[in-house]
Amino acid sequence: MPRVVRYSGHMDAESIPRRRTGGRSALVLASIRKAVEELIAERGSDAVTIPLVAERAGVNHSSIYRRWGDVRTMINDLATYRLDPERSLPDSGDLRADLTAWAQELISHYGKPVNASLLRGGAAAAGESESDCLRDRRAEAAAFAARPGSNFTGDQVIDRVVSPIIYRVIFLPWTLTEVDARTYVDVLCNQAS
Amino acid sequence: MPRVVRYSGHMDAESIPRRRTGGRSALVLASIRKAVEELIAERGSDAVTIPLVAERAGVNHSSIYRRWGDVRTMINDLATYRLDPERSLPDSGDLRADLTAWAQELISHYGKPVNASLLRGGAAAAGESESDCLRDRRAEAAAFAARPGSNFTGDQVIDRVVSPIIYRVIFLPWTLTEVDARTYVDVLCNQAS
DNA sequence: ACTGTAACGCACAACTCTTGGCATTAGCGC
DNA sequence: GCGCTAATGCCAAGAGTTGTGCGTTACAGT
Repeated sequence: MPRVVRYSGHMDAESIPRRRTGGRSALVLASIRKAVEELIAERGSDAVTIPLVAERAGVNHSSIYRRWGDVRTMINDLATYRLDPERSLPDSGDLRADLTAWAQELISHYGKPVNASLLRGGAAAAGESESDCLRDRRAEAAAFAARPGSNFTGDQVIDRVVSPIIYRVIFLPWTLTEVDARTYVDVLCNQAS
Repeated sequence: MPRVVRYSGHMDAESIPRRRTGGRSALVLASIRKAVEELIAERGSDAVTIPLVAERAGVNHSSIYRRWGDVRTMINDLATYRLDPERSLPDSGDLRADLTAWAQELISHYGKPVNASLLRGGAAAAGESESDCLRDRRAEAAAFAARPGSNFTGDQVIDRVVSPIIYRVIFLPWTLTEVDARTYVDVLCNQAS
């Protein structure tokens, strides 16, 4: 049972204890992040242990334990490259082009080993509540389906575009470079109904 | 670096050393499988460790280490052989009907919570080698694509039929009853090319 | 610059997982 | 049955992990 201190590493004005976010602390955080991403890319998330990260980052392992408590929490917190839910979606007026751009964004995002690894971790923890790590993706899919000129539903965006990408990210990540976002979007938009 | 003995628990005629697949060994395998499935369902695949499985299964932990070498391999192996790879695929002569029946088989298989949990565990352990728990599913998809009258590839079967099912099993299991295998197969078979 | 204390490094301790040797049990082919 | 040996159990050593107390460093606010 780790006594987690859990903080995210960025300014948080309303927190009671004044965090130290610059100087050495920032350097430590940066080198830890770098080490984690390298290790995940090199050997997979299974091989990421706190002593290993600490050694590569040139940081004492106890600092890491005190910050996050365990590997899982650390990786989840460090995945700051996760897609910002507040980012703006492509909106050029051309629905098909926008969808394609969005799909390509997903591919390049989950193409990074860190994000893929995080997704696998999310998959392991999924299945019980609506609130999984792909919830925002589904909301975005629904937003596209609601645009004028759409002849598909949000569910269909998931089935035809998102799920093949996610499947490959999880099970066949090395084939991700081969997939063509346009093909998936075409299948979606060219349907009869 | 585990010295893996990796075997699947069913007969393999051309292997040099004659495996023992019945009696006590079968019982041990069965109780290990039961323990793993229970633990994954109860606490998620992260919490599954070999000593834990051994204790619950009433089996010595060294037996597990000798069989699989590590947790990852064990979960992948158990998840892989949950659906018998030797079972016969639908073959009525009507390719579209056969595909639909196959897809429905997948839905009903992964619709069971035990199998869904195992799949999530397999997802967490996947991503590094060609040999994940859905390998056999891909082989089956390729077999369908190779039949006469097919106008699709194995990859397309994965993208259009398998991946939407797997996505829902992992992330949205409660929507699995709504999905219609026929729709997926229609999308696959009605494509222009 | 000065102060309070968050964050860090170090050392050590406890714990869990991993591996291998050796003896015993029991499946499979004859 | 009988023999061969795969497979398991038991135990103990070792490797790697997680966790904690304490002194030191240095950020942040004044």
